[in-house]
Amino acid sequence: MTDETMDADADVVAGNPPPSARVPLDRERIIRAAIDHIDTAGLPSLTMRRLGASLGVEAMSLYRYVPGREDLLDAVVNHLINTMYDDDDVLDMPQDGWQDFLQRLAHGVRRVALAHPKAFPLVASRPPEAPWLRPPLRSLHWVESFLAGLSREGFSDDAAVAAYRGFTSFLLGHLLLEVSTHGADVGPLDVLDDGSQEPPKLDAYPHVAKMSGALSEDHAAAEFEESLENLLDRLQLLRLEADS
Amino acid sequence: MTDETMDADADVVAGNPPPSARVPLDRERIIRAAIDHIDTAGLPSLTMRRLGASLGVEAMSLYRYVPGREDLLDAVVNHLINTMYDDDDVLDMPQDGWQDFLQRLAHGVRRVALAHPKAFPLVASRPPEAPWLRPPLRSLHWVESFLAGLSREGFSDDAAVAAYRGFTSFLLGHLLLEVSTHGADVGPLDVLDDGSQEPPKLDAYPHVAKMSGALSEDHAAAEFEESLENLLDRLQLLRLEADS
DNA sequence: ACCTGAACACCGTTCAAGT
DNA sequence: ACCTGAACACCGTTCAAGT
Repeated sequence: MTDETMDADADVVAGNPPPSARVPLDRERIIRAAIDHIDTAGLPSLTMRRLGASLGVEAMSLYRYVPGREDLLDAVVNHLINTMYDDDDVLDMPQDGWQDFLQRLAHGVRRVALAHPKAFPLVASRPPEAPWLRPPLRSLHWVESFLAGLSREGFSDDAAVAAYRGFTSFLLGHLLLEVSTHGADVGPLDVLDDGSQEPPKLDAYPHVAKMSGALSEDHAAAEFEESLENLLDRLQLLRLEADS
Repeated sequence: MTDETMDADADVVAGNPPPSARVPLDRERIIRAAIDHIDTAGLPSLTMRRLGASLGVEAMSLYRYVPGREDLLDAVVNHLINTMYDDDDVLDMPQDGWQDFLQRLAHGVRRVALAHPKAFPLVASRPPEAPWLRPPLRSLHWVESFLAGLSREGFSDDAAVAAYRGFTSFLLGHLLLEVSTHGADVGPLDVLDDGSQEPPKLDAYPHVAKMSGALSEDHAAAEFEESLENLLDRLQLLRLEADS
């Protein structure tokens, strides 16, 4: 046992990569780095070359673990949605009724969206694998959970599917808009923000001008809650209807 | 419908500018060509160089009329929304009550979305100029129309603004999902579609499998109508409430 | 086994130069 | 006045070659 190997062991114990033999890349680490990069620098700035650099590696190395940039973005979307596996507030099946079940699911998705405002539009806009895999619930796992849960709770097949449609378009509309105000796409990074955001001239738009105060208030959380309640009320009616 | 090699001859036959003195480019023509390109080839394939080529010109010429690619995409979004100026079914102010007014507006936006399924996601995902310019109603003109119309029909300022929020997130959720099934983003063009779309294995997802029939049915139009009715009912309640 | 250098085809954009 | 050639910096991706 040489001094060299002991040093390496110490690094390993500390969880750091040994300097002599760098810890190899892996898919998971690449995907996480991609999400980090999008969160901080925005999607348009995510480049294979820059992503490689942030991992201390040349861009070409990434292709050993990821087929290409498009597939990487798909993987990012999957990863974000699968984040909800680790969310103890999101259940895999109803425990206190389907309303509670859907409420937990909705808030779980919202938490992901708010945690990654710059990445969430990807979840909304990537072309789905199947036409019925509707964003933002675009994982077979969660769709299965949704349908199984509602079936168990007395929804007919048609009602469960209709509920799935309503639920997804509710989530997509609300969260995309909520997130787009919090931190948008950020195309080319805008510099020299001298404090004044330079709003458009409102002279020709008197109502917009008069209501600009109300328009700027942020009631996103309350609106989400309220619309969700309304949706659940509608689904309740659906549940009671006979199959068509 | 455009055969590039024939363009010059076609122009002559149509009595358009003679080939010797080519008609100069203009912003409008560039934007239209961009929309055409996106409609037929998808957004990712829209390139300054290709767009130039489709107009019989080198890419650099475009910069005389458009500051850059990002601004061009903004202009495309504007153009699409302004399309509704020419839609006689969309009114600039209420004539048969606010419900009819909003219904016409909603259907107008839906018509634009369905006419340009590959471009509509742009309307949804471009960062808005102001946080209260919510997609897909992202033009001051239409927001002013919306608020003025509802004011005239007895909505308080707060109620009109709340209605605006509900209306936009309804439109965004529904139309984005409807459009995404009709013709999605189309990242890298997929070739060799040998007929089988290769659906994911559903063995582990029994409910998805059992309901795959119902999941594949397209009730988009009916759902849009129904959700819109429900939204209008909610807005009706809003209209009757006192200002908070 | 894992990473890289060099190369290819393609981007957006600028600018001096052509007509 | 309008367009282009040439150039720059930067992409994604491949592959033979290095260690």
